[in-house]
Amino acid sequence: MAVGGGQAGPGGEGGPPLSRSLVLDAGMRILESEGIDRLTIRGLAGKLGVAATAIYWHVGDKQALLDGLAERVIDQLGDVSVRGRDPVSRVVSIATSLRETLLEGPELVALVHRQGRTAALFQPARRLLVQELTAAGVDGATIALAVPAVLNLVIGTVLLDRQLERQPAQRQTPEELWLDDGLQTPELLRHLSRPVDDRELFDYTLGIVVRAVVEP
Amino acid sequence: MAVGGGQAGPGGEGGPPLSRSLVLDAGMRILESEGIDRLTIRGLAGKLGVAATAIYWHVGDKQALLDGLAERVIDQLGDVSVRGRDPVSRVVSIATSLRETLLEGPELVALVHRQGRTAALFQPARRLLVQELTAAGVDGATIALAVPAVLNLVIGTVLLDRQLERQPAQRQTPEELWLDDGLQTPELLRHLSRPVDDRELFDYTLGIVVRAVVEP
DNA sequence: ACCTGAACACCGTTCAAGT
DNA sequence: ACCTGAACACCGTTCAAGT
Repeated sequence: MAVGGGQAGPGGEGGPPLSRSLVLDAGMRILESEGIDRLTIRGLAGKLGVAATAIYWHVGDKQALLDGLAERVIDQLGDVSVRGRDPVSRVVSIATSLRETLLEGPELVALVHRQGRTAALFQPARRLLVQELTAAGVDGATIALAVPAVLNLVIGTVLLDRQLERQPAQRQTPEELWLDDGLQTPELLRHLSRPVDDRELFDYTLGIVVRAVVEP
Repeated sequence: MAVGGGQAGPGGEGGPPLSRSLVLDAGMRILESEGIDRLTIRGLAGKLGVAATAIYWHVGDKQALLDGLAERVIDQLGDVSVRGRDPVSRVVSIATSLRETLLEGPELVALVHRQGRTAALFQPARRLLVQELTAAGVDGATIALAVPAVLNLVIGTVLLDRQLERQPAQRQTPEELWLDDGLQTPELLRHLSRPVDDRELFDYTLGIVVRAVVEP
């Protein structure tokens, strides 16, 4: 029943021998393409041409697998860029680039969140924010509050964004939501009915917070 | 093998006949006490003294069960109170009371979020916020941005709070996190090392946003 | 050291069958 | 109308056994 090669590695495909790193690679691919619900030990093993128990040898049980994948996401998605000259626009650029990176892989962010590693994911951005606010002359007590405030903003909008994507369909039209209130003017109703642009909302709130911190 | 009563209802316990409402009641109890991972159709049926397939008759499959439970949470956790005289403190009180209600059942909030019903959960608060900001003379375009900004703040801090609870232990002490940066003063390091109080952080950010909206 | 196969204890779900 | 039991196709995990 054995394939001819003898040492040809698992699955008869002749690739390199299985390793923790290769298992995590394959897990990452499943995670991105099929989502976390479809990431199973057995399916992962199948894709690698190996018995399910081989996974246990290289990475441990499912919890350890998810931890390993979260660690990869942290290394891969944590990087942020800084642009601009004045402190306000530099801080804004950090938060914006972090948000955009995270929005590229909402499934990956959800995994990190589930594993309780969000703090680690944010650490590079946190460092940069502290650096910029220090350079801008903001005092320590304010920095200690302002940095998590900005990061909260990012995670909040990213998690909600993900939600809106999955929401299959509006159950009520925006107008219906407000109709029976009575006290709204037509002008207000018009504004409330237009769906809010997520990017615009983020920029709006971020601008308020950063300006309040840097230019008190 | 049958119990003596004949029409004594399922499970031989003699209670009222099974209904959709009773199934959801039991599901709610499991959800709050054991968490969403332990909420299974079979376990639920077992607790009701009934075959697993009976659940399907009354509420449908697992997706329908979770939807039904989310709807209950929305009805039960959506209510908010308004306090204070001036517009700023009234708006702040709405956001604060919503946050505190949600923090009482983080598992329940997580379920609503998973089912994509966060918007419905927030609807009562949204209504009140629009009402208060209108009374405060804020224009429609600003209201349309400010209301979701405040709600984003709430959901962001609630979801992160939940995260911190589950995080088993700090992997690094706060000091270690910053040690190799060099550019921090001891005073800044002291502020960064103290863990941020969630409530203080929320009040801080909320205050900034609400004041910027109401007193521009 | 690395991997397989069988086995166990769970899931959700369907369906024919009972009353 | 309401409920059961058996069955199917999945899970994660353990463990003895192979090379």
